[in-house]
Amino acid sequence: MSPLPALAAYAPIEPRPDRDTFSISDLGAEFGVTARALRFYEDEGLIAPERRGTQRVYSHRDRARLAWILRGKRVGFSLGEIRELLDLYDLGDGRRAQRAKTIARCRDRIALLESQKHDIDAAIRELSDFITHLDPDNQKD
Amino acid sequence: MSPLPALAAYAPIEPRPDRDTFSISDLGAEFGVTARALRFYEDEGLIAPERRGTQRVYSHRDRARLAWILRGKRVGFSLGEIRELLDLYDLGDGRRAQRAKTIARCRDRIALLESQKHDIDAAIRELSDFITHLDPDNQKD
DNA sequence: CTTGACCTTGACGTAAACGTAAAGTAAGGC
DNA sequence: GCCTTACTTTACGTTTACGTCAAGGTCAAG
Repeated sequence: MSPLPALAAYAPIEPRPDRDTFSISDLGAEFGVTARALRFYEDEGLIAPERRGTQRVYSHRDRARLAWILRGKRVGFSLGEIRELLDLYDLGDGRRAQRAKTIARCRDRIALLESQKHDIDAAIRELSDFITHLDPDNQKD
Repeated sequence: MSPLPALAAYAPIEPRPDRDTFSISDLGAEFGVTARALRFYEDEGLIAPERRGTQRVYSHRDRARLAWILRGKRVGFSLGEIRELLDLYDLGDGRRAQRAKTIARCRDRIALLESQKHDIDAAIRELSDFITHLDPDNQKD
């Protein structure tokens, strides 16, 4: 598992009906990642923006994928795992046998996330307890 | 690196009253990590087991610290961040001014964990939605 | 035409978190 | 005394996820 960014701002993806396409720096600015990172994701097969000549042109779908990628990272997935999940999405209209596998893997993923939530809750409890221990009066919740 | 003062363990971890100390492979086996990893954590100043001659002898407190480290990792903290948190714990009996800082950093950490939980919930929702999309009948929850 | 902003592709560098030999030590069993 | 097993250190290797130049293409504004 790779280290998470220090400041993981939780931002639900907002629609952008005002625009049709996005440049690499548009998305970089919006999501707080560098152009280098976006090109890296492309090299790794996570996004595949169109090209106008040589320049990358990102669609709404690309933007949604990026949001998925970044949330996946915040949740602790590696880029490889994120690619797998995205591939599952793209496979959504596949044959029935494939779909069964896909569903199973999704369920596994969900179970893993649930257990991560338990870990997080435990960590929060311990930190809260520790605060109480440090200063029994200065409580906030 | 840091003095590692004696402070009660805060991790709610399975007690082992049957034993007094643990070897490196004991803990490795129990927590599913390699001896290499444990030595690495020591190099990084996360644990500091006693020595009987040259061999490492882990106490219950060391064991609790290890549990903390591993949960921290599962939750996405880097070893550096985990060391900071452990240092906060060890600083618990410090001066009032230090404690205020410690409390503040704990609160920050908690806020970050909460936002991670939001991310996880969002990921779970999307995976569940995707399953529904794949197979509207085969629902489990 | 030139400047500047923005984009491109390599290619090399880096930090984290260990893995993996290689070789030595210390204790217990036969 | 020798073997085995568990432990030790030193040191270089590896993977992931980018950062950081270097060297240049493109296009609108002035």
